[in-house]
Amino acid sequence: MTLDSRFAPGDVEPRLYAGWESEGSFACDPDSNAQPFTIMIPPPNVTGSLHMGHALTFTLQDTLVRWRRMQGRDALWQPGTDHAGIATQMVVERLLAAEGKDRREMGREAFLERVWQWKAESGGTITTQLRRLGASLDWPRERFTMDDGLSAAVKETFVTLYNQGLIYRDRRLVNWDPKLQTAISDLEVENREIKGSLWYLRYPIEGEPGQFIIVATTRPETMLGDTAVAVHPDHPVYGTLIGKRAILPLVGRSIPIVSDTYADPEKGTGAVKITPAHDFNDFEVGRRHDLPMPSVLDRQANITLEEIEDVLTTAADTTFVRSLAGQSRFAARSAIVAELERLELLEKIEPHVNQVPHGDRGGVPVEPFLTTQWYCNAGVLAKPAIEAVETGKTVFVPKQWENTFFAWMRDIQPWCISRQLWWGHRIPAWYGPDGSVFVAKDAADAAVQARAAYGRDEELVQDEDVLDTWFSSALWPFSTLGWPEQTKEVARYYPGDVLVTGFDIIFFWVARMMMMGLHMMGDVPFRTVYIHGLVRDEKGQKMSKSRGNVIDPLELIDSFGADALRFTICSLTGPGRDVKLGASRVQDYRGFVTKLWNAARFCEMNGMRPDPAFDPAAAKLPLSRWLLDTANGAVAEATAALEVYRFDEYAAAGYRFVWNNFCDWFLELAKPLLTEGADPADAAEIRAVGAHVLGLILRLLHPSIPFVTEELWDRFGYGEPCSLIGAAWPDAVPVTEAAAARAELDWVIRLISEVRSVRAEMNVPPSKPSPVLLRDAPAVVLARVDRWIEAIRRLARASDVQVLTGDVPKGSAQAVLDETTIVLPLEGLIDIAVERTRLAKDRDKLVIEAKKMRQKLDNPEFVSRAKEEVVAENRERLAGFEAEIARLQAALDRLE
RNA sequence: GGGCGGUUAGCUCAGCGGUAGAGCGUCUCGUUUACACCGAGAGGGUCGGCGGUUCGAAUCCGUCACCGCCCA
Repeated sequence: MTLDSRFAPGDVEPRLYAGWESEGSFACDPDSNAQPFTIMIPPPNVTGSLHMGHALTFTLQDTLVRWRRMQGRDALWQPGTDHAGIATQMVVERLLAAEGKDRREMGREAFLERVWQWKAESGGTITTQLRRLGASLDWPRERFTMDDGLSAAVKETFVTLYNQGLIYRDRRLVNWDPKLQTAISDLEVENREIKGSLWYLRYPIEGEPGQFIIVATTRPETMLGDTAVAVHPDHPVYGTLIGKRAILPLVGRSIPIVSDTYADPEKGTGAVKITPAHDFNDFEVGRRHDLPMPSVLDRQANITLEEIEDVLTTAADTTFVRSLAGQSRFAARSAIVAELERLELLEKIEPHVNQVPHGDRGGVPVEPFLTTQWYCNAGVLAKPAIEAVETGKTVFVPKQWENTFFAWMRDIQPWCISRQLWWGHRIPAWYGPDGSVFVAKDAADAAVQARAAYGRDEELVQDEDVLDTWFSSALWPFSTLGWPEQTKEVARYYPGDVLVTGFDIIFFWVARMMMMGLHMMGDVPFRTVYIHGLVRDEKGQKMSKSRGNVIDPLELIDSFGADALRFTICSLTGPGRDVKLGASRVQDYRGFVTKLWNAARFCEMNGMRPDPAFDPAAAKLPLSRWLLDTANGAVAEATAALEVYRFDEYAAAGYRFVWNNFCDWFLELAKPLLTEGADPADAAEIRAVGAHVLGLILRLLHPSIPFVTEELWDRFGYGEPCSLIGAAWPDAVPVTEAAAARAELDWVIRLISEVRSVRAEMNVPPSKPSPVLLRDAPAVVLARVDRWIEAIRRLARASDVQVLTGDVPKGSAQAVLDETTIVLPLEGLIDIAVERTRLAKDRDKLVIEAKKMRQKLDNPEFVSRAKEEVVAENRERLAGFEAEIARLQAALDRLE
C-alpha cells in the first residue's frame, strides 16, 4: 500500500461516497431487530443550493447518524425537499419574465407544468451538494412535499381538521403582500424600523364651524376609509367631543367621535383616526363600535374608491378624490398630504420612527387587508404540544429554547393557511352555485356531498387557493413514512429521535410539527429538539449577499476537503452558540486531518498492520497499556459528549487523543522500540497495539471526518472497502494494571518535559546533548530510567542518564521532579546567574502558592466547614509544595 | 416596552462552587529518517463593573453597563 505524502480529498471523496451509496450503507432496515434511530431532515427548499447554514445543520445530523449507526442502531436519516410555494413560484416567474412571459397569460395548468419541468431539471442541485458534504441520507427514500404520497397526507389532514372544526373559513384582516398578491401568515411578516413622519390632521367638527379635532397618523393615505375618530374617555380636552361627529376631509363623510381606550392620551394628540379595513387595531375598534369597514386599497395596494362610492356622490372634493383612484399607496400619501395642506387641514408634521411590517419574501410593506381566508385553529392544537414539552415528552437542547417555544405557543393566533398562489397543495374544498362549501379528498367525494346537500348534481368549482407551504412541512415526520397508509415505517420510525434545526425555525416548523404530530398521530414527532446557532462570518456578522460576506461551503470543500469543513463545524459548535466561521478556521482544522494522515503513514512505514487476533488485555508493555488506557478515556469522553450533543467536546476529545497522546507520545516513545536491534517481541506488541489503536481512532473520528478515516481504514485493510461506515463504535477494553502504566508513563513524560524545558530556558542548542543526572532518585525511578533510557536520550537530548551520588558538578542546571532532582551538567553552556534567577522564580511561584494554601488551612472555618476530601487534598498539596520548595532551595544553595 | 443570550489570554471559545484552561495567533529555538498543513519551549488573564451569599465565587443571587437576538 504506501500512502501518499498528502491526503487528497478531491480524489478520495467522490469515490468513497459512491462506494457507500452503491453498497446501500446509508439504508435503514425496517425488518431489522435493532433499535431504530430516526432523524428527519429539515427539507431544504427545492430551489435552494447548499449554504453554510445547511453545512452546519447537516454536518451535525450526519455526525449523529453515523455515530448511532456505528453503535448498531437501525438508523434512518430521511431525505427530501420542500416545494417552497412562494420561493419556487418566484423563481419560475422570474425565468418566465426573462422570456417575456407571464403566468397569468399562460394559465394555471401550463404554469404548473412549467414549474414541474423546472423542478425536474434544477431541483436536484441541493441533493447533489449534500453528497459532497458526505451526508449519509437514505436516498432511495427521498421524498418531496408535493409528491403523491405527501399530497395524500395533506388532504387527509385538511379534511380531518375541517370535519373537527379546526380548519374553517373566516373574513377578517390578514397580512396581505401587495407584491406577491397573497395573504401571508403573521410569521412571514418582519417588522422593519422606518424613519417616517407623524402627520397631524384637522378633522372639522360637524356643525361647529372653525372647530377641529386633530388626529395624529402615520398613514394619511388610508384616511379615505376612516369611519370614526377614537378618543380616550378620560382625555382632558377631547373627552367632551365624544358623541359628536366629525367631517372626514376630502370625502365629506360624517363620522362619529367614539370613546375607546385604544386611543392613548399620551401619544400624538390623543385622538386617532379609525380605518377598520386597513389596520389591525382599528379593525378591533371598528368591531367594538359596529363601524363600516370600507377598503380603500386594492390587492396591489392601489387606491380604490369602489367601497366608498356611496359617500363620494355627495363629497366636497370629488374631483380630487377621484383623481386618486388607481394611484399607489405611496403616491396617494403625497397627494393627500399636499391637498390637506392646501386646505389648511394639516396641523403639523413630526419626524417619527415606526415599525413597518414587510413581507419576508416580497420585501415590500404588507397591508392589513379584509378578505376571506382559510384558518387553522392553532390555539386548540397548541395545548397538547405545550403539555408535551412541559412534561418532557419532547425535550429541547439547550433547554433554554423551551421558553421561546412556550411564549409563542401560549399566545398563538389563528394560522392563516390559504395562499393566493398556484404552486402548492390546492385546497381540497369545492363550492356549489350557492356558495356552499364541500371539503373532500377529491372532486368525486365533494360531488357526493353536494348531491346529498342539493338533492341533485350541481357543478362544483374547486377553491383556487393553495396551502401555506408549512402546512405540508408540518406533516413531514409522518407523511414521509407513508402515512396515511399504515406502513411498517410509520410504526417503526415514528416518533423520531431527534430533530436538529436552527432557532429561526422553531415557530414556523418545530411548533407546527408538534401540533400536527400530536393531533394526527397521537404522539410527539420527536423526543429531542436540538437547536443550534447561526453561521456567521469571522467577525460575527450575519452572512448576507448585501454584505458580501457569504462563504460558499462548496468552495471550502474544494479548497480544504469536506472533512476539514465538517471537523471545523463540530469543533466550533458549542451549546447555544452561533458559529463564527471563516476560511482560515477551516484551513487550521485541515491541519488535524493532515496530522492524522501522517500518523497513519508512520504506522504504515513501521509495519503496523491490523491484527484481529490481538488481545489488548494481553499487552505487557507499560507503553501499550498506557495507550490502551488513554484510548479508553478518549472513547468515554467522545461518547459522553455525543450523547449530550456536545459536538465541540467530541471533536476536542478526538483531537487531543490523536495529537497529544497518540502522536506526541505514543509514536515518539515507540520509535526506539521499533528500531533494528530492539526486542522483537516488544516491537511486535507495539506494532499490534499501534494498529489496534489507529483502528480505534478511525472509528472514533469517522462520524465527523468520514472520508479520511474510511480511506485509511480501507488502505490498511481493517475491513472490506467502504466498511468503516458500518464498523462498530469503539468500547472500553480491559487493560491490565492500568494504574501502574499510567504512573510510569506520566513520570517519563514529565521527566522529558522538564529536561526540555530547562534546556530551552537556558538556551542550550539542541545540537548539544548533555548528560542527565538524577539525585535522590528512589529505586522505582531508577528502574524506569533503565526501561526508558533510549526514549529519554532521543526526546530529551540526553547523552546519558546516570545516578548522581556525589556533589553537583559546577555550572549545572537543575530541576525538581517529585523526590528526584534532575541535574544537567552544562558548564560553559549556561550562565549561572540566569540559572539562579530561573530556580528562584520557580521557587517563588511555589512559595506564593504555599502561602495561600497555608492561610486556607489555618482558617478554622475552612477546616471545619469544607468537605473532608477538599481539606485533605489541600494538605497534600501544601506538603508537596513545601517539599519542592526545599529541593529548589537546595539546588540554589548548591550553585554557590 | 417585555423576554432571552453574551461579556474569561491578542482572536475564537470551553469551564459554571474548591489549583484559571484549549485551539489559533505571538515570541524564542530547531529540519532528530510520519508530518514545516511539523517539532520543542516560552510569554500572555485583578474571568465586564459594583454589591451580596459562602470557610471558599469565573462559577450562585442582586444590580448596573455594553453587545447581539426574539417578541410587541
